[in-house]
Amino acid sequence: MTIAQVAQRTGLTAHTLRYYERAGLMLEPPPRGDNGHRRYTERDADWIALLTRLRASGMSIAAMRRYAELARRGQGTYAARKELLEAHRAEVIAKIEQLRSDLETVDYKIDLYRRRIRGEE
Amino acid sequence: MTIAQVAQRTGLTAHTLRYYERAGLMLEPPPRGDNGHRRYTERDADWIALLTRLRASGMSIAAMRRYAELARRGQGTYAARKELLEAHRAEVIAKIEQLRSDLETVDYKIDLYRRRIRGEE
DNA sequence: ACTTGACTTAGAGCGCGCTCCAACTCCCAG
DNA sequence: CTGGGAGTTGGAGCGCGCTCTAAGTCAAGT
Repeated sequence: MTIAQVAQRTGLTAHTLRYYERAGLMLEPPPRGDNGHRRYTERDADWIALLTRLRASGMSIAAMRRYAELARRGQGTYAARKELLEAHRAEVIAKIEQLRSDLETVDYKIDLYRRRIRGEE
Repeated sequence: MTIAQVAQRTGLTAHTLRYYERAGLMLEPPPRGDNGHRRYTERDADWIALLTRLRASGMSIAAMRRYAELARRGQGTYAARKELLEAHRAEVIAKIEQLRSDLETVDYKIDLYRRRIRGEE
């Protein structure tokens, strides 16, 4: 797969894919074709897809790099990887709770305006 | 109230409070005491508390400025303010949904590691 | 032979939201 | 009179995550 195809598939830009590689997020730098262009494997694409989910859920580039480093070190790091993801999981859940709580304030305010528009206050 | 007291109460720093003011987020610049120091009113503190909730739920500074501008223009802008908050509300809900969905991937991965650690794969 | 287009690199630039610095004023306690 | 502490200002700086630019290579199409 070319960089453009992976970009298409993952929703990232080619720029971002190169940036992620420089940032140490890949399991290994994708091999190059004769012309020096990156040739992504299916596994690369899957890995990047996972990265986009972690990213979308708020994981920092630095944390993803730590995760990638563990993954590169092989099977011995299952427990560490699990812990990293569990820590992230807790953060995501906390964030969801936070959002829900903030949403209540927004809802309250919306309702207030609704009543004011109807002339009740 | 002094800037330090408001900072204390809202969890923001004095730096950030001045920044918010410069950014046009206040209903009106807080009045000054004889020494030129800001004297926040109770209403200011409440407004800032609302800002922090909007901020925490992901509203941008620019959107908060638009909201503040509407609020400054008075009662005629209730509908516009309501619409702004409703748009934000939709974004927050979408974000919560996104997080929930990403969380599934994280959970799946965690479970995978759990099984690998137990030697099932 | 020439153009087009997809890729390569190193490195610069950007938007956001703070965060801090330097230099200053003011007031109060010792 | 001298610190120390809390505030003031304009403006610089920073960390993050991209995002883009410049200059180049290479392959295919006309």
